[in-house]
Amino acid sequence: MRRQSYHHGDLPAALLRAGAELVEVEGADRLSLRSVARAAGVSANAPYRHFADKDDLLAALAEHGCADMVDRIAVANGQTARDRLVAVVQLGVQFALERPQMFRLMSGSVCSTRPSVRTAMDAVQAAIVRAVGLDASCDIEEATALCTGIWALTHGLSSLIVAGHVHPGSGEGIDAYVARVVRATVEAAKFMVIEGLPPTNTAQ
Amino acid sequence: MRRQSYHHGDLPAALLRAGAELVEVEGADRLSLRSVARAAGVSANAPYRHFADKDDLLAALAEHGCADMVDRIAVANGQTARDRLVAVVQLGVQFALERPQMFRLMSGSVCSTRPSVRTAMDAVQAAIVRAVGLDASCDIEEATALCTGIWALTHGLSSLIVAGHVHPGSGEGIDAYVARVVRATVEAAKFMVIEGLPPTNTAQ
DNA sequence: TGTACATCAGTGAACGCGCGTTCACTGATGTAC
DNA sequence: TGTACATCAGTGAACGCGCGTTCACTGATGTAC
Repeated sequence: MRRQSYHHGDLPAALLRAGAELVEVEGADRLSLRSVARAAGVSANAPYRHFADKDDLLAALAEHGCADMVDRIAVANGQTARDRLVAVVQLGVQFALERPQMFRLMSGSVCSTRPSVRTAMDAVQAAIVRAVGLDASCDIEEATALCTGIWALTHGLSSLIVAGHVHPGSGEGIDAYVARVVRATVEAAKFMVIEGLPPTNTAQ
Repeated sequence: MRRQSYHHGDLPAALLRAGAELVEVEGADRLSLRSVARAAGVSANAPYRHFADKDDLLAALAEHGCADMVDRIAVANGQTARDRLVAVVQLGVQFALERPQMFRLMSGSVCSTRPSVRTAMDAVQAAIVRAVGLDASCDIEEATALCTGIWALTHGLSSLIVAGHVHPGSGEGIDAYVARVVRATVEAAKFMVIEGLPPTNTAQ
């Protein structure tokens, strides 16, 4: 039943699949075009029929990564805005933990320059805004700023957790930890002297 | 007056200086040991007298980067905790904008594995905790979580700004933009339905 | 103070490697008539 | 339906490159007596 189609069948897809796997194994930095071709079972230069060069392949990989992230974030749900906001960060961190090297690739320089990847990244931001869902009743500028903050929080927390610089308490799951950090951050006003009153560590 | 000392004088320091400069020029990924040696004016293998291998040099560079960041964050100041917290993120983002590739190196994998760099990174976290200064009167666990959030926010916002995924509004400076995002995030409770009340975009 | 020796920080040449990319090619597929 | 031809997706060999690292070495520096 295997489709014995034209030559390889669908080499572009096969290269992207192999590339996505290899990126996790070798790291985004050390990924080589040759190894991707090897993994897809074709000669070293076959990819050049479908991708202009190595960066082009990397960009395509990053785009798929962004699409994956958008799909995951779209699932975020919750009664309150706070719940949804926590869910967004949890889902983002989950992505980063499952695909750490893809996450690194998406944070890398390929993604700043290529317009197609920038567009894909913008879609991530849009997905976050949609998932948090603040548009209706809030100051639009402040809501946008908050969503940028949530994105940054997602990004940063993912980075720090993946790198092992921060981690859940003993016996605490990742999701619970993330929820705790996000809540403490967005509710900082609740337990912190915000304005007017004397700060805790200033001599004055 | 130039010290005509033993051979080079202080090659380790010269290599670190050259390395720090080259990292910004070539990018942390593409930095080669040979180019650092070249820039320091010594032969390709001279660095091996002082660093075990390339990773060892990269680790040392990252440690210096962390120390720089600690110094910068230590300067954070403000009457209220909120001001200090905003200042920390501003200083962190400034660092990332001035030394984007060093920032990338510090977010990279060299820094997860080497104990010396992990220690240097822990110092960054400690510097943030110190600068925010919440210890005295707050729930210690929630204060720690908030500081982790601030670190993540710093990290993530830096990443997104450096990559060009987010940016200040027209006519708005970086510091003002960062302040706006951080405030919107830590004061989310202020203008957002936090609990109990119906969310904005849920059918229910 | 002089001298013999150990140490140490450099040099220059060389290694093997895997890489990205190009070249000329081949043979399968699609298509016009 | 058959045929001639264009297109297209692969192959295999080769290129030049810069890399990390090793080797045997040299000559400056430090030190014990």
